Amino acid sequence: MSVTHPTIVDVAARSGVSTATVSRVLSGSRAASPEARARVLAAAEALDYRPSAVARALKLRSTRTIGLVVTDIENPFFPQLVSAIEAEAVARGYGLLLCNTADDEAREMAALRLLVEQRVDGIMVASSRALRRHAGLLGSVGVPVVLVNSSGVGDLPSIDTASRRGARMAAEHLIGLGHRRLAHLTAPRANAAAGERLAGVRAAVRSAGVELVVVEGDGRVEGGARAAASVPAEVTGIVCYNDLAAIGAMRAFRSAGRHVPEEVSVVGFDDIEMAAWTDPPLTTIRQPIEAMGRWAVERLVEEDNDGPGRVHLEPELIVRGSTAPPPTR
Amino acid sequence: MSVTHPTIVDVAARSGVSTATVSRVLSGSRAASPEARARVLAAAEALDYRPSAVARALKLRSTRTIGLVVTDIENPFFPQLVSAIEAEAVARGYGLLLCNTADDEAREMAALRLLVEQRVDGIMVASSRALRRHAGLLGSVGVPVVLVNSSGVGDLPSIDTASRRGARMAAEHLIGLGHRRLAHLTAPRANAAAGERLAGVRAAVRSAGVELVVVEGDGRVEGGARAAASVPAEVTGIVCYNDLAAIGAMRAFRSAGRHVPEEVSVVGFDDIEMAAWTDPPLTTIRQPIEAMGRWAVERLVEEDNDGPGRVHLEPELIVRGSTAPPPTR
DNA sequence: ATGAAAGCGCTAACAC
DNA sequence: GTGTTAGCGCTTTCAT
Repeated sequence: MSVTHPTIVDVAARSGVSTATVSRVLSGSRAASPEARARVLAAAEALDYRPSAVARALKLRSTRTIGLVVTDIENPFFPQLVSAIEAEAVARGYGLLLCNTADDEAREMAALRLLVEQRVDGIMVASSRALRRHAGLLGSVGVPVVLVNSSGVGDLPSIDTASRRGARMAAEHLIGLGHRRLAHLTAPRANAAAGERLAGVRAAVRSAGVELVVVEGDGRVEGGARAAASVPAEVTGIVCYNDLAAIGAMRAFRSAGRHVPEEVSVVGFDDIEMAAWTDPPLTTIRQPIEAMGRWAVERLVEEDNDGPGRVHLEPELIVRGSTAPPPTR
Repeated sequence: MSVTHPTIVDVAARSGVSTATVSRVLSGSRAASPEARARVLAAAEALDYRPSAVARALKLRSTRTIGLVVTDIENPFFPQLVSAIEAEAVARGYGLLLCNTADDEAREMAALRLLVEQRVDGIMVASSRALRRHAGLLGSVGVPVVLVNSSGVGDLPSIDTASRRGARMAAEHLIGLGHRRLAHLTAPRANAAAGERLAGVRAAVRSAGVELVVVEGDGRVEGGARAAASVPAEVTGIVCYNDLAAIGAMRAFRSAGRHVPEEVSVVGFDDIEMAAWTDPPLTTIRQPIEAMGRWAVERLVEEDNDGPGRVHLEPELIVRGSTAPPPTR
């Protein structure tokens, strides 16, 4: 299993200096004489020396590793987020310890324990679910925590997209197109943003004085299809909790013989990559995933970041082919 | 940044025993007297003691961590694979250090260096690309390596799906349906399995005596759409390098006014989750992703696994709605 | 059954 | 500029 790597002692011996000098040269923490420097570098090179991050971590009391807890990595939204986080972490010299909890509370606890024992420098929780249950736990792990894509647990720092505004933009887009009977395909309350998005749609609908019917899916394709099937025929536009639900809704409409967008318009939320691949391509509200990832890493890594700090990023309307004016009767 | 956790010394002091006893009780490596045991447990509980995996790793020379290098985590095939790997790793008490390289060689080198310095117990490389370039490097990192979803680099252990057979099954499915003019939408040779899949299609076509035209995409949606657009009108069935390409092909056919499957049949490869969501749902060749992940972790983790060991898993034909008999003229 | 102590590989005083 | 050394938090002989 484990192989023996050369240690700093080996490098010191081979270059005829002390381990301290080797350490200094390699970390550049202090200047060394040119000769010493050269010999150390040569020896390290010759031995293919790789300093042990674990020994260093023990000494420095920092692993330069971030723990990332994802509640459902198979949901296509998260790989994009993970990718953004990973890139930023690596750029800053941090590693990423990944835990996927599949929305299972036991696995969540286990993940947290693992990360704490591994002495990660910080923990990021990326979830689409409300986390109230672990709020206490998360606050007391003894490691900095930041929430990504959800907000409002205890007073933990968090970043997400302004869901209400995004949903409102979606509904207003439809209303602007001339739709007067809308539906909102929401998700169970367990999904952190469901309430906000519903509120956003309601706000738009109310100030425009148009009709709204609300149906509930599950934030995934199947549930979206099921929920869309129960939308009354008079409805000409539907704003969905997320892109997955929207894809399900489009399928349902199509199999019911209702053309998108000629007869019904559909708007998603997230702008996951495949939103551009559907037929017709999906009009949706884009979440600034990259920015979310970057901010989260920065927040965790930078020393002088204290206090709660909740950030809401601005969503953006992406108009594609799934929305159009309502049919004229 | 780093907070101070209680150490084994604290637990020992609070329970009035030596650190050795605490260690033994907590790890269960040796029996201790019931009283000692109880006091240690109580103290650990009271202090919310979490043993430092980094100190333990330094002593034990094993981090119980696996490094996972993924070349493109945004490709929907990989999150499913990562999920399978993560589940198996965690079940065995291993953590997963994730590196996404975005197909960039420099990032690949950096990832390998990071993982070696972190002293992971093993490295898994999950790539759809042929890895010949790093073959040497991978063989000499001084850490066990296993390849997932690709094969044949040096004599490293690897696991993948029998691509040739899978592609052959796909073509034979079409031929069995009555198709006589087929196309294969391949991927650049850089993709490890492209050659095998092409060979599988060729084999089926040859022994059935039917026509084949080959077009090249890029293993993604856009490239698939582009390539499909150049397929001659006589072709009635196309087997694609992967599901993404197939999705692109379906889009291209639809915008060209050719109905799937009534006028053209399309077969994918992988059976990623969204293959079931397309319209029509995609007929495809399923890769046993779970089994791949499980085997890879097992191979890396189990002591007595030596020698190369290359495994090819059996693919499975999943018939959905994108294939049908060719139009009768 | 338990304790004392060495040591895993590194860094940072502290001396020179 | 460089070496000596203590110590990060564990596990594990080796004694007792």
